Amino acid sequence: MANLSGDLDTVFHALSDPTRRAVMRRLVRSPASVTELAAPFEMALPSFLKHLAVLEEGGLISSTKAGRVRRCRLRATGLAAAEGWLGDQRRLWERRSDRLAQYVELRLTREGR
Amino acid sequence: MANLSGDLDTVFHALSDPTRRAVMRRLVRSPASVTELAAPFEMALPSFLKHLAVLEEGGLISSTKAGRVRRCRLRATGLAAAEGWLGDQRRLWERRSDRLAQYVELRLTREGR
DNA sequence: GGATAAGTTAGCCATATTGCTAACCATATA
DNA sequence: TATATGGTTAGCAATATGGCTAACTTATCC
Repeated sequence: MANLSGDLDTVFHALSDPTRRAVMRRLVRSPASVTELAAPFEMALPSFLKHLAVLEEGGLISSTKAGRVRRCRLRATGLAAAEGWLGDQRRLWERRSDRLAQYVELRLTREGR
Repeated sequence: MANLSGDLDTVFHALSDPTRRAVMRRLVRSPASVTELAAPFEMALPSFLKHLAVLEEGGLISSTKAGRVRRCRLRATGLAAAEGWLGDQRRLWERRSDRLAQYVELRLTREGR
């Protein structure tokens, strides 16, 4: 059963492979068929298909079949989930840094008296 | 040999596990020792240590040992690398959407004449 | 010095991941 | 209808991952 919600485990796992990231960079420009996507890689097609499955599992791409050709397109939701989590952490971290900076400044000011 | 540069493979891999993301969320607030970090998890300590190693490998945390206690702190570089890549893709994707929207608008306008 | 606390190392096991080949649909095309 | 094209399925092998226990080192505390 495919994980359409694209939870963080599967999203980040999908992004942890260079082949899969390359596919993402390709699809960011336009949708493409499986063989078009596979062309740049030396890999056998069944191996490549597994990568596509992992991307789809992570909600990073979606695909539909018309006739005998399957067309893949990028899904923004997966990217958004990952970027959202990272952004949250960074903002929390920056806020902490600000607090620390304020605290240090306060200490220095008091010591300066 | 540790991967201090935090390339995307190791960064995303490190983030693909809930235990490791929980450690990140904890460290975003303040540095902490290994046992402090391990406390919320049922896992045996050696297992937990492997997770810390993966995070450090990905350049997401760093640690130093003082006496017998190892203190871990968050490293922003790993987060920045991951967020940077994701942001790039999203921007490219949005730009494509804009182009597409412009194109569609253009077509509609011409058809409207 | 002896006990305790904080990590660490080594090694084992089960499962997941990533690659392959071979064989097999299903749909276009000649 | 025969053949090629695009994709899929099944199954194998090597390696990686994520968990464990047992044993060990190195501080720190009494």
